[in-house]
Amino acid sequence: MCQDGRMVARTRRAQRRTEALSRERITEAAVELLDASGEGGLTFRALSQRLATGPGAIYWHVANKGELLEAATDAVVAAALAEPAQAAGSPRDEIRGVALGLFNAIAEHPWLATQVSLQLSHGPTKPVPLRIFEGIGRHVGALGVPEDSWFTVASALMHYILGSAAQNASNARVAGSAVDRAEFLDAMSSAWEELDPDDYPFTRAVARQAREHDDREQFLTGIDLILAGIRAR
Amino acid sequence: MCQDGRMVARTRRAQRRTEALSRERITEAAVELLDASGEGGLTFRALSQRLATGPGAIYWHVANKGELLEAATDAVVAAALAEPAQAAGSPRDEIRGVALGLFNAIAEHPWLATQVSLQLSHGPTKPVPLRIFEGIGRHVGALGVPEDSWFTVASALMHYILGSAAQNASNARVAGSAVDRAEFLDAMSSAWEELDPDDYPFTRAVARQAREHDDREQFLTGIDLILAGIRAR
DNA sequence: AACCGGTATGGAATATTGTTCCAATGTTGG
DNA sequence: CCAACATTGGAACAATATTCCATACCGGTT
Repeated sequence: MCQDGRMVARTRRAQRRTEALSRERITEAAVELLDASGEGGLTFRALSQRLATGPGAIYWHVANKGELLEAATDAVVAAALAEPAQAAGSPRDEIRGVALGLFNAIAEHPWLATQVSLQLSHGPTKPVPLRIFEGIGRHVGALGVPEDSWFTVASALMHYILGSAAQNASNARVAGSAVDRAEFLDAMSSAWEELDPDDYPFTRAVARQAREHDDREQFLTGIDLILAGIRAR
Repeated sequence: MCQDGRMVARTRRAQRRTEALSRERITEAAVELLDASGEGGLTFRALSQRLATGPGAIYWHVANKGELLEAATDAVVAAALAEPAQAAGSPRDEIRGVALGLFNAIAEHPWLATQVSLQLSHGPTKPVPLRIFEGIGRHVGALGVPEDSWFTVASALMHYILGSAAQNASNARVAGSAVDRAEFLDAMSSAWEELDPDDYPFTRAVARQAREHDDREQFLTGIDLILAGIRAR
């Protein structure tokens, strides 16, 4: 029976940190960690270390890891949507602005895409989906859409935007530089071309287009497609 | 020095299972577990127990948990897309068929939405995105779209469908019955109505529409919107 | 029949996480 | 100055994915 269990001796007490901990400082550090080390890089231990404290101190400000991710995602998304605040262009441009803001944010923070998708699937009252929905919705009125279609139209736009965002994450993750990106597209296109012709005729057929497409451009084209559909009502 | 370490005695060897393990049996069990206990219910422990074996045996057939999730997702998606195989309707109906197949699959397996989004963000060569892309793309030719737009159009449709899918997960998760669903929508709508009027004017304005909307209908309307946009070219 | 290499199994051990607990400290107001 | 309270940080805990390895089964070859 060698169980000593806790060997007691609640020891030390390094002098306290000078700058107080706060939810803001914590989420800030979390974002930095995510940017630097990717999705799996955010652990309470690494975070503790970076903030020169222990896990317990963090839990005083944040309920759990989910809330931490939520806060980090919200911070980045909020910043991305705030930026332009452009003095009113056409509603089309405004919507494209929101979409591009998100697109760029994901390009800089590849972990964002996964997170946003997750938040979205966690319910429509979470801050992140709300922000995006509102950011888009604000301009659909000006688009000339009849009021009883607002909800449907804004939802459609948001779903498209977030769906695209999720996909383009994979590009962003891999393709830091332009060269990497070319390689990535090449690998993807080649993979598509080697699919079974019976099972994947279409995908094979467009493999070449895929190799040469530009993410951003295609993304915006999609939005125009939806806007055109709205107009065609 | 009480370290005994491994107390040895590699003991027992219960007689082997009768029906052999296989990747199929494993993913099948994984799907059952996910359906029964939700996303967090799938652990190697639980899986081992259900299959009456140890974790090691599972790892012989599956590289890691990610691959397991991937396989489970792929199995369900494949089944969902195979079902109809309807004797050719209009291309519009075909595309709606693919979309609805996914929609229904998610309704039955709430964990699917998150998984599909994840796969999507893991790259365009993963089986699940491929299946969906192909399922949709096959019909865009018949839609009268010029060939050099195939990739863009199919991508737009897919992104919309998967974006919607992710969102509707939250509904599916909560709203098992019709009553639950009504409650859920009510809670959401109320939450929206209590938002800050300055920050969320639009969302507040459509809260009532949101309370009464029908997921499936709205989903299909969105698709029609995109199809209309395509036609308007 | 006895052996043998590769395939498969399953249970114990390990490493790494999220999370809880609590003694110790600062801080604030009486 | 002292007592309540807010905050800290480090150790302990529980749960997990994953690795390791001794074993068993199975096909063919001598």
